[in-house]
Amino acid sequence: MVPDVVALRRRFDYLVPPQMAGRIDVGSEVRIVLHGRRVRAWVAEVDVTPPHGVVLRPLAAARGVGPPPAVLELALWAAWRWAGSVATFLRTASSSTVVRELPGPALTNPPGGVVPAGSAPGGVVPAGSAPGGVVPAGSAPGGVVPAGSAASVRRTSGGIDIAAALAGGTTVVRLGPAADPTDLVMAAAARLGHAGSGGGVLVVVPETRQVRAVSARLRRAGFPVAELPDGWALARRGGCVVVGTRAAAWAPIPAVVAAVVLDAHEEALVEQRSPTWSAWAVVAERARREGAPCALVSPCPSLELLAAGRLVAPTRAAERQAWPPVEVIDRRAADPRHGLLSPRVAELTRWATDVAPRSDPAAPARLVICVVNRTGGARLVACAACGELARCPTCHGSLELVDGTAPQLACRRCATSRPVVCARCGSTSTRALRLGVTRLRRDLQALAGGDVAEVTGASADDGGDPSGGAPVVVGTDAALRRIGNADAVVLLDLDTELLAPRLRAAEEAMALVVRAARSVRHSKLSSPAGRAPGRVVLQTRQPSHPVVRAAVAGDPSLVAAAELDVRTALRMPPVTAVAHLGGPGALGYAEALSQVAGQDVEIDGPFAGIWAVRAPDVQRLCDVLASVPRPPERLRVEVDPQHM
DNA sequence: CGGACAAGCTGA
DNA sequence: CAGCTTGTCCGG
Repeated sequence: MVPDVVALRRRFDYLVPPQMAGRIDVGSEVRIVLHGRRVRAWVAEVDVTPPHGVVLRPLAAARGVGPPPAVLELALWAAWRWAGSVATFLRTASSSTVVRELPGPALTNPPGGVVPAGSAPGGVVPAGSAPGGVVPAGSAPGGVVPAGSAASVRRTSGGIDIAAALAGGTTVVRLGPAADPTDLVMAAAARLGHAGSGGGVLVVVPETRQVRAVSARLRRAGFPVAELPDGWALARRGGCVVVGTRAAAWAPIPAVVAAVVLDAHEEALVEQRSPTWSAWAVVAERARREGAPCALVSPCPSLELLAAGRLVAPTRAAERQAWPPVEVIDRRAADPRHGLLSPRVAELTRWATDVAPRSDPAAPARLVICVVNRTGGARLVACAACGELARCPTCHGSLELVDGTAPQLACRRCATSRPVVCARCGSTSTRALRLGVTRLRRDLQALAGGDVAEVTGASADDGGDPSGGAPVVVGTDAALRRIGNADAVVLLDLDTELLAPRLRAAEEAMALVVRAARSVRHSKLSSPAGRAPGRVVLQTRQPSHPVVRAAVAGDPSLVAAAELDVRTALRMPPVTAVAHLGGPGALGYAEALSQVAGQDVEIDGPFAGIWAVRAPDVQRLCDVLASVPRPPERLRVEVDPQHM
């Protein structure tokens, strides 16, 4: 048994009472009495020989159906790979409600749904729907499915050879931001026909709204679909395509016959809480164990992804076509008084505002989205008289200028605020240095002269258009995830992203550019006649930065090449493998590690209470971490840390 | 983790 | 010394 006790990394043997015998198998959920209390546990093994001299207790109860044996094995691997407890992975892999028995085969086919035999239907993308766009879930299955393509090499809309992408093993499929991966998903789904009744196809996406969109398309094409987490029991029975977010990497499919991860570069696929597992890495390992093909799809694969499989990329011309036009505003020559709102930004927003609905009711509404990844007013404020920065007297952090009935200087950390008075010279006039979305909205409104909407992660998300029909939107990254079909997306302050003091800053900035590219109208989609394709506008003082060059060229390999040089020079992942240790137990654990580690494993620290363990590769790193018993104090181990 | 049990502390 | 808190141990 694996008890559902995170801090307890041991397994225990129990007797199966005869009346439970039929319901107990590897993966089953049971209840056991452990040290005087009843806890949930999973069956890790049956027919074991207990250690000598141990008196076995009987199982307290058979609770329900658990993850299939393959997932239990996967959880044991993941516990090694991310230095976590098996129980946390099995919790993720288990149903949130008790499943007493699985649905019968009769329930698996949706009304009118039939698994297409042999080949997948081609081109099922409804014209005009943007990739990642929301398709209403549960729409009628009567939709027209175009006839399958008879071409000898089937390609996705982005020009990928689908057979090569699903030929076996792990592939990293690079597709431009506007390219639609639906054909690839359909081809993977068609492998359902190749499997026995327990076979299932796994599709993992970063966001819930993509789950609804992808599963709706699969249903329209006639495939039986289980959406996680609700469709757990259906997924457990097999014979369907399972679609879900990060946790779906642990979908209870008895046997995976094909797997696809969309937007595999997205950070949402990495669990932030310890153990910090990555969904694409779990899916790839799972497919590898079962001999199933696994396609990791991304417009901008990270170095870690590129190291995970062989690259399948379209021709240069095809990939370029799936990138929007990218315009660079070089801020080096800019008038500093303009701040982030350069003359070009003013021009774009005025252009969007200019189409007054009353002047021509038939004129299409224009939309320009300005993005800066900071909320609030001015996040950094200086005294206009003496230049002193406004800082918190308690924590010395920067104070933010917030507009209310009366303007105040507020500290985000201490949640305190004080009047707008310079601590050095007493002046009450300020200069805003680092503007947030709220303040930019006000400034843009004055500049553009029209309606400007503010959209951040905190804005209400009812699935509708959060711009409220405004021609100009200013917002954070969240605006890009919610609004599409824009004429232009302006990344006002790309330099903050490019220069962020993080190892993956360039890759994260590239991911932001990809989201911007997804939010503009693509020329290939059915845009109204006479309308130019939308563009991405990058404001930067580093026009020759690899991210900027890659965006302009529509060639993300430029970022990968530059990043690989940096990682090699710094001996950072994926050239090496790193784990961070934190918490009160980290010191003792780090010391114990240095006792057993050889020359090839370095332990540095502490830096801000965190130790870094570096090994030549993941295998060696995880073996070393697993070889040292965990200290009794709390210890957080983060293998493959996202931020360093 | 969290229950069991022992040892330690307090006040009448 | 009952009644309570705090600490340590360990699970089949």
